[in-house]
Amino acid sequence: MTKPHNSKSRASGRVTLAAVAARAGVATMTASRALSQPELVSPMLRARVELAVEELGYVPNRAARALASARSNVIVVLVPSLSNAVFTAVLAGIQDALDPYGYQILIGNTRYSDAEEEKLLNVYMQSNPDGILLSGLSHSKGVQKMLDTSRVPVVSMMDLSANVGQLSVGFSQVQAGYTMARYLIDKGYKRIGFMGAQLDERTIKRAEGYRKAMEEAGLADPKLELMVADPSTIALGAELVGRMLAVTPDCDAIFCCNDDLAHGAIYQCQRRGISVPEQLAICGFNDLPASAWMNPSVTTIGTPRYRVGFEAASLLRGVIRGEQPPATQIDLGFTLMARESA
Amino acid sequence: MTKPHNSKSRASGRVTLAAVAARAGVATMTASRALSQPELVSPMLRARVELAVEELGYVPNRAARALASARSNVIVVLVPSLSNAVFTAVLAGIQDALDPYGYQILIGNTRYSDAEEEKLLNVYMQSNPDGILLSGLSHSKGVQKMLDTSRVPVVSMMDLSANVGQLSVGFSQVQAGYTMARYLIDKGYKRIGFMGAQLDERTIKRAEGYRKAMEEAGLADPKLELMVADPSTIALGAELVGRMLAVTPDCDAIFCCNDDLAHGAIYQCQRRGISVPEQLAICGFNDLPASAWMNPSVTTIGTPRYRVGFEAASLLRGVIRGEQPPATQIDLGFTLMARESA
DNA sequence: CTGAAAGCGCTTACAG
DNA sequence: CTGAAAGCGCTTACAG
Repeated sequence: MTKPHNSKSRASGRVTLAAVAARAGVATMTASRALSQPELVSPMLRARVELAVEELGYVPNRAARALASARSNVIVVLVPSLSNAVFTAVLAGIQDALDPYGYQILIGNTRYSDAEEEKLLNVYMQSNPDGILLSGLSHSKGVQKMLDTSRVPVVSMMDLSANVGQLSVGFSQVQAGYTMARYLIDKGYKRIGFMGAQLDERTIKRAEGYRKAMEEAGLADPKLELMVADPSTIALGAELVGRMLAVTPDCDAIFCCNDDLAHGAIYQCQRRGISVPEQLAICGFNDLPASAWMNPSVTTIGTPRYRVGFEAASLLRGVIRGEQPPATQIDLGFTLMARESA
Repeated sequence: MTKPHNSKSRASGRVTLAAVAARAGVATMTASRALSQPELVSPMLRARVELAVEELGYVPNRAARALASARSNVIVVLVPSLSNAVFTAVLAGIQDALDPYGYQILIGNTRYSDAEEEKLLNVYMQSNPDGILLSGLSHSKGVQKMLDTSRVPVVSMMDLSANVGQLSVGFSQVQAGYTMARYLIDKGYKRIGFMGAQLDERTIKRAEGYRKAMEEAGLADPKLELMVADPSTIALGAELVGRMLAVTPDCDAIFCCNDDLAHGAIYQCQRRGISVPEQLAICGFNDLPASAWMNPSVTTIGTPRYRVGFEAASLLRGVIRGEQPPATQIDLGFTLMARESA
């Protein structure tokens, strides 16, 4: 009855599929099939296997399955931040899209660093992922090489690629930046500043869109651009608005690269008795929940971050299954939310 | 030179350790040792193996390693939310504590559901985790049973357990709730309401602490408690403050179970022309970044969420390594942040 | 310090 | 519909 326990045994003590099969009186592979492709097994044997699973409390060993089948059912997701609400929404979309299909999602936080991204990917490749979801379009050479040689399907999130071979789901960051600047220009503001932090890919592109609009309107002035590499926080927004006004006191509007900065700038203005938008218009980007509720409410760009995650994951799943992607880039657009602050 | 490719081969095409060994002219297990315990291999062979790894672009197969070694190097983390800044901070602490040690972190989002937690754990147990980090102290019977039978080390986060056998890292939620209520009472407020949402374990305990303080002061009144199961959001805080004032117009202070609710309540008061704290004091819980910057700034309880994650992960790592835990519960405390709103 | 062999717990062709 | 055998890519005692 009991298992032979010679000193050479390396058995883990866990209940194995073989034990389940023995209990059910079938071959191991019949037990395997009963669990993974039940329709191929006769109802009677299937029931016996299921009973044995129940009685023994069998838990499949994922490592063994991955090794034998050469399919890990792992999907790697790399995001630049876990504290940024934008990316937690992206993750929620990914989970909702993938959860029904038994994938194991490996979430890596690159902390906005290309080097960190490469390190993480290097480790995660050991799990032999079936697919990869990346944030942004540009990556280090090491990352490119790993992706090329592994030939694992990849979908890029948040922006749209010009490269036909690169699957991407998001919206045009440049165009969104342009749209917001254009809105301020059309409202009659002349000295429109841009406040950017982190200086990640997306901030750079939003600034690019802003610059284009300003140049078209003949309003461009390098002094109006305030870019710092520090992480975006409310505190930084509060600080930067002070620096902006010190350098260009005639500034009448500020386009913040995201809502955190905008919120901080507005709180700071309130403390200094600068009325928003009368004396200084302020707008943000992303439409975080607080933007609709603050007083003044914040003009910003609504972004489809949850859907970016959901659609990117769905696209990836299709590719993994060998389907032809309906499009190599999926544009989910963005929405200008005109509110009180600008 | 080339590998024989008979039709029966199931080789994945990936570079294996055996290939590395062949290239280096050593046995497979010497190659294995050169990578995992380099100090046991002579410098010369080690160098040859390293060169072969480089030349071949060898990536270890984690599934094979896990299967052969019976150690997965996986740590499972279950949190109730990925959009709540509290838990993203906890995750950051966990990652910082574990990253240097090569663990693979599997993050599960239970969405505040016991059933979902059980489902996730069930799936994650297939990965044969070396340790588990759970949020909260109370779990479903199914979860308890899985943990008991698997005998995998577990550390609970966010609260302190009364059960000696249960490792926990956090602070007393009941006491923190009591402290905040006591603060309001000492300030002279008489009709102090409590607004709770989500009704997770922590909210319930904070309410318990509030109730205890109110009873001690002879101020308790069930009408002052407004509890709803909806997720905590700014919008909900804005709505609930209206409901609270409709039911108890003489309410002079509100203790919100978290900052999101408090922010929403304050924004709503601003819109309705109710001055905070003069007409209505409002305080929150957790000290999110905006609380220090809003106008009025928000009185709240500062919680050591990053440290909870860091210390819980460190404790877990110790236990996995077979160390005797220094204590079965680690109290990280909390801080009352007295500001303008109450 | 180095290696031949066995084994971890599954799944995959293949055959019946 | 069912099964005996081989194999996935590593690591672990054990021996030298």
